[in-house]
Amino acid sequence: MGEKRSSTREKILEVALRLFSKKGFKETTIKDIAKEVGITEGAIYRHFTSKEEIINSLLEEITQELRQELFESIERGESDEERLNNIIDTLLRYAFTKPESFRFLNLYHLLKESPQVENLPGEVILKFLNGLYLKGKLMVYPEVALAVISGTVERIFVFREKGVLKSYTDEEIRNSVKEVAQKLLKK
Amino acid sequence: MGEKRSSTREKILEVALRLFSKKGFKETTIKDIAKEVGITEGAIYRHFTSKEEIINSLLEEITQELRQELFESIERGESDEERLNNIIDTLLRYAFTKPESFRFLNLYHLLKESPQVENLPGEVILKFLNGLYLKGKLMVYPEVALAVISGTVERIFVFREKGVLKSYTDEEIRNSVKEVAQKLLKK
Amino acid sequence: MGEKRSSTREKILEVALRLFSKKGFKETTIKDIAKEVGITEGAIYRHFTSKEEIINSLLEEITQELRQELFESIERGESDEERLNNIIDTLLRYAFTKPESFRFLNLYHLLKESPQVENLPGEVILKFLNGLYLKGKLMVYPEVALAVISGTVERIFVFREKGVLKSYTDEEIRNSVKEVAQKLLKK
Amino acid sequence: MGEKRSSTREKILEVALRLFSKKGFKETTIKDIAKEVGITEGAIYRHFTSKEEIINSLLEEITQELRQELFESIERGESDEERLNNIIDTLLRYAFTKPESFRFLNLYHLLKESPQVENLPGEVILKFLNGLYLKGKLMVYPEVALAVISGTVERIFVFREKGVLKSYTDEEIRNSVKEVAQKLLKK
DNA sequence: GATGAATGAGATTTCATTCAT
DNA sequence: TATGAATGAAATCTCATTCAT
Repeated sequence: MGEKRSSTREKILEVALRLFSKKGFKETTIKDIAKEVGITEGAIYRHFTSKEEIINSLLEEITQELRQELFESIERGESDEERLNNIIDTLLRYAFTKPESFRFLNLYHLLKESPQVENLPGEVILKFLNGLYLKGKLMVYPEVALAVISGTVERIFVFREKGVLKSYTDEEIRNSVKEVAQKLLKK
Repeated sequence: MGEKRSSTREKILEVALRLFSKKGFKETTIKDIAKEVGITEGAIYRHFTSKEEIINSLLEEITQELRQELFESIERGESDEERLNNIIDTLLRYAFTKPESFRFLNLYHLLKESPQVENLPGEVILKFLNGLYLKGKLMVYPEVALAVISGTVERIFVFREKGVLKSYTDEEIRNSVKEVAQKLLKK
Repeated sequence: MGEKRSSTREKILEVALRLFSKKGFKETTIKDIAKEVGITEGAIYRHFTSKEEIINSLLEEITQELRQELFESIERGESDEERLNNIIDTLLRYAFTKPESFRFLNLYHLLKESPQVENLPGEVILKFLNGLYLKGKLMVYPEVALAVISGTVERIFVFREKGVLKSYTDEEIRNSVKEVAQKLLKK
Repeated sequence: MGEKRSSTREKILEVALRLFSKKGFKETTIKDIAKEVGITEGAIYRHFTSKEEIINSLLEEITQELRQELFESIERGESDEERLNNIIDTLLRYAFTKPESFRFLNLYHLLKESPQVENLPGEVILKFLNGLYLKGKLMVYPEVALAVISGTVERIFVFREKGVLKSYTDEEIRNSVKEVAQKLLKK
């Protein structure tokens, strides 16, 4: 999502992501998107069959991207402690560097009944947590641990956007959250 | 919010809360509300000047209610550990018994730029956490602790609604979360 | 229209006149009127069967009042010159002292296809002008003379309300118009 | 305003002018306009952002047109007498050949607090009258003279539409009014 | 007479989507 | 591919009028 998009299709997704995450799905109109892309409404429908399809494309793209980053960050870890830290690190870095994508995910999952996409990022984390649980290394049920991790990250993101955390550096925030996360592990 | 509402105004609020929390603000129309209340659209406007006013009334009512419960639960605690547990308990019980109100709050704060109401429930908790922090009893920054608490509770709520937590009893869930929360305290 | 109105009916007419002349017919709602009178919408319908009836009552009342004043002012005159001056004087005094009534008449006649009332004030003037014309004392056709008189008075009223005439006293204005009117007479 | 309009935008203005001048602003709905143009309501909004914008476009167009004609008719005159006659002639010809435009102006200025347009036609006339007044050639204050001229023309227009003047030809009417107007000049 | 809730019709406006060019 | 006009459905809100109390 970071690279320059070349084709019109990519530009539409780029603009749509920005607008959806800023204003919401209903509040963002096809015309809004078209105008910012520099084309007309009708042209959008050359690239997507409906507004819903734009949303779903974004969901898929972002989901896949975050999933992949999480997967790799877990792979990279050499101990469970490190893997857990890597998860927190990845989530928060993603939220801080790609706030639009992160907000999109939050919006989508809060508003839509059931996501039109499989293999959510959370599942990657849950798989890791299930492993820990079976090894007896997790202080709480894996689903609860996932709630702690993903809920905390989401709320940290929101607080940071609202300026609630402006006294702390991003590094301090990340370390703080990691410290909490480590408490989920049994020693 | 639990008792039967008598007047039309109360019925409108009751129905609106249910629909807003199920479908979202934009997706819920005045006609939807009117139909469920059993009156016509125009009649709604005898009780509220706009859809926005319905939303704000609900926000105020729910905010005030949860705030009050939190406040009392903290007052009731005889030690910091107990107070923290009481907060978790109150939040989760509220979420589980008044899911519509709880979801309304989440929706509202994710979708609206700035809430049209003061004294958010979170502030009550933050005040308590700030106290702990000054006493050197908090493991992380108070705002981070708040993110952990409120984020976790919100995610627990969502998971539970989706059936992710159906293997566990509500009591098990609450105890699990309390256990995590206690880790925020320095011994 | 000047005296204190006692009954509710009179109060309704009084308020309606003020609001209609300030905001127009469509723009003034039954609720607006009721609120200023100090009763509720439903109560209005005890006194009038419809909004239209309020308008027609006012039209009749005002028409009759102005007609009567014009009639008497003509009767009072001892020469045609004086009678003509009396007409101008009456029209302008009426417009200046009862601007709401005067504006109501203008609004009504511009907006409604055909007035729901007979014996317009203009007819009293026209009868006088016809008399002059038959005596060969009128410089132009009587209908044209009526247009000059009533059109000028109306425009003077509008200009005065807009502040265009604020450099002149009401007396100066009246004398000016009389001077013009006298030119309609052949010497 | 006379030529055939080609584009939809022009057709909307044309129809709107006719309906507004016949029924008034509030009484004419977007649906009415759309129906006569032969499109749907929504289509109107591709050409104008609001009903108000249609009204303002018409006001601007008509104001500018009449202003221009007045300006040129004054320029054309070779004496003050001729210039004054030209003004009357222009106003009455405009009113008689473009009754919808003329009625629109009257309606607009009676109903709207302050016009959303500058350089009203009356200002062109007033400037001329001010010149006469400074030269000592005007029998009355220039604003009063303007009231006589514009009020008379407006009322002549209304009377003619109502059939009150049907015994006279348009030429007779124009000459009659010119004769009256000349009396405003000092000899 | 009065209240005030409710109706029902209609007004303005919005917008995803289609379609002729 | 792209344009941009148009559709058609729906949403919010308004308001004269009615009616049970």
